[in-house]
Amino acid sequence: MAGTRRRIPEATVARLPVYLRILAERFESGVSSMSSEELAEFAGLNAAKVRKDLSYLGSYGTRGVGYDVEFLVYQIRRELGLTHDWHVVIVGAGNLGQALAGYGGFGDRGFPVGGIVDVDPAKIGTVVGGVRVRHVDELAQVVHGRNISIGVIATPGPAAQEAADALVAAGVTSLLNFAPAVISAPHGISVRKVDLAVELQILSYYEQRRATAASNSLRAVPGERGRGASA
Amino acid sequence: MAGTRRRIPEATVARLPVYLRILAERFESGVSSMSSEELAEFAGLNAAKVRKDLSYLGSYGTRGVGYDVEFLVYQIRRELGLTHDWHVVIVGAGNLGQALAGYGGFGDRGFPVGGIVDVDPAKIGTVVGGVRVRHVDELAQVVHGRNISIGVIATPGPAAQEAADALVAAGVTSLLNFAPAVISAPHGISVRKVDLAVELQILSYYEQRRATAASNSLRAVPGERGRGASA
DNA sequence: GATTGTGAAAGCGTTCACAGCC
DNA sequence: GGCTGTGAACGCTTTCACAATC
Repeated sequence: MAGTRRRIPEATVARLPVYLRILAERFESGVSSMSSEELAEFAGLNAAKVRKDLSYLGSYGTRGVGYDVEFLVYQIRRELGLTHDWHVVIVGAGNLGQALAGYGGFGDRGFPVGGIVDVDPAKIGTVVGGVRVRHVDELAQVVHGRNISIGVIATPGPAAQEAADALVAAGVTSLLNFAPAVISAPHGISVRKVDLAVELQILSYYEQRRATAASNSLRAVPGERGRGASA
Repeated sequence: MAGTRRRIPEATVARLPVYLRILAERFESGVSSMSSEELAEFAGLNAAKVRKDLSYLGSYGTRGVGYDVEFLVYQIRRELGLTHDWHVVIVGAGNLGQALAGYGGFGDRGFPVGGIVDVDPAKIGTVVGGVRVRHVDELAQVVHGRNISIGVIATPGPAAQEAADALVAAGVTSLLNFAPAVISAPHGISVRKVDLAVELQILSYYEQRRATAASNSLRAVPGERGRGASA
């Protein structure tokens, strides 16, 4: 009971955290009920999409009324597996790794840093974001000690695949890759990638496009958007 | 001439930076020609997708041979508007802003930090990543002084919309939002969002799913993947 | 009267498969 | 013979529109 949910589309899974943040915030503000229309407004989406997304969780709304905020928060948390904290281990204690560990955003949102490892002897033993850097050879120990299933790759690009392999060997089953490199992992391991430079390059494309469009004619810029917009 | 390209699908635009990084790296390694098959291998994609993506740039391949690496690097750079550096301005000099400024990844990849601003008087004047923090009231000056069109939002969530408004008012036309909040911007402004916690929550979903699937039955876990995989 | 939940339609993006070219 | 470029098929996602329900 409860575990045998029907599969939720990936696009929907990616939006659930957004709904969760909004609903939790509104609940803190004393709001107890919201319609798909309101939620859509806050999320920068349209109401139909919100309703379809929420319908994958079950029929938790009330027609004519809307959704109970507290109940929905609970349901989304449960569906996302956020009923407990998930410790993460960071591989790479360079600029990026230090930045990620130092930035409190992980722990605050239920993903405390359970360990940081590096290969550089000069970094071993230093403390970053309150956590002592250990040698990458101790990765399996760190992973088992804290029961960690999520690894964060914050190495330089060329070392990323090695880091991924080490994480998988240590027993991690999800990878969040910040290194500028494509990594491969065995089937069954979840991999997600965040590349700051790629995001900027995408923005550059639209900037460049705007610029050439403007210099080629005096007509208005055609309707484009990186993602999300309105006002 | 050259500006009137046909529109490139967003999904393709998001992959061009990946091809570019791989091609540039292979070129450095002395490789002068690559097939769609090889490029796909490096990018963790399939050859058909690579060919379709590249076909939006023009017919730059040679049948029976492949693509000229140097030429393709040049074409992708040009299409993405990476023929010159784009200075960015960071709003928010807290943990996240400092981390982003300190992490050299922006400047290295053609997006030097042209300024950082904050509202907190205690932070004004401090130097982060080699750049002096200025007051947010000087935003327009910073933007015009360096001819900046990309703004990076690194404020706490509640201040993100205000930051976006200030950036747009100062003349910025692209926004990269790291704050955990949905922001809205006038039509014609490109907005992209990176939320570290959201990425982790998505991984959490698949972890949780794996866990309940395993405890509910002894059958193998059905084929799921966060994104990318193989090997 | 208001708002959900959902089939059906429309729109995008991916993959196939092969003609066209080197 | 090998590899690109692309129309056509497929599948996933979004949007529409309305019956069901409070």
